[in-house]
Amino acid sequence: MCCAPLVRDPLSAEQSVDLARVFKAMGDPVRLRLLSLIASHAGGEACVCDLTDVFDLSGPTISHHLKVLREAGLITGERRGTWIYYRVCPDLLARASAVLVPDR
Amino acid sequence: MCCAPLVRDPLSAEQSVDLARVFKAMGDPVRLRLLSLIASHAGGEACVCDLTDVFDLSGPTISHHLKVLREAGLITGERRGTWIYYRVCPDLLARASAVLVPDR
DNA sequence: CTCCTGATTCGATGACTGTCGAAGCAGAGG
DNA sequence: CCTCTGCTTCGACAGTCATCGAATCAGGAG
Repeated sequence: MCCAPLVRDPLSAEQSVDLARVFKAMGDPVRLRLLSLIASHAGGEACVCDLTDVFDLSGPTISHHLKVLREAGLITGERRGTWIYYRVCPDLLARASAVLVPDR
Repeated sequence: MCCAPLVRDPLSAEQSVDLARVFKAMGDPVRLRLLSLIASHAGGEACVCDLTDVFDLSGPTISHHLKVLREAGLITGERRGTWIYYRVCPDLLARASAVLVPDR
């Protein structure tokens, strides 16, 4: 990644593969909501235990979604003592956002 | 749709379902590239025949991806005579983009 | 060391998705 | 009417994915 706005120049095959990976990670309601919960949480980070309670889903499932977000580069996790804290990577979000709209 | 930026307030369950539908549609390299080809094409619209040649994919497959984009509300198709022309819906793209970054 | 708790990994399973060829549909032109 | 061409729909199949319970790992506390 990346790249001129989508509406200006056609994406190359490689660019579209990279970009699609990010959008695909965001293409699940649970993951989008996780992303939002982490991003909007006080201090810019959230512990997994804060996230699990919000959903009617098992721990392993939440963990799986966090892994997908992590592998897409959208979040990072850091262990501090007993708990693991996640925070978002704002620049990847910003880049993904920028591709969707024309230059100003 | 929608909605305060992702990083300001946590998405509701309903919002995340709606939004995820859009990102999911963009979560495939072929579809992202189709979107880009249509958006960046002269006149803001492209005929299916313009699109098919770019990929090593069968007609039905391209048609399938266009349908997914159409059902996500990202593009609209209009038949004029023999050919069908697609164009993007810029406001949905803009809204999806806006959710990803904080207010200015 | 042993137990407890928070979180991830593993393995299985049912559902969904990308792809194709074949068939169908819609206009244009004989 | 028939035929040709552009595009979509249908049916099938292989691959991927979301989900769970069970097992595992990593620290903290006794």
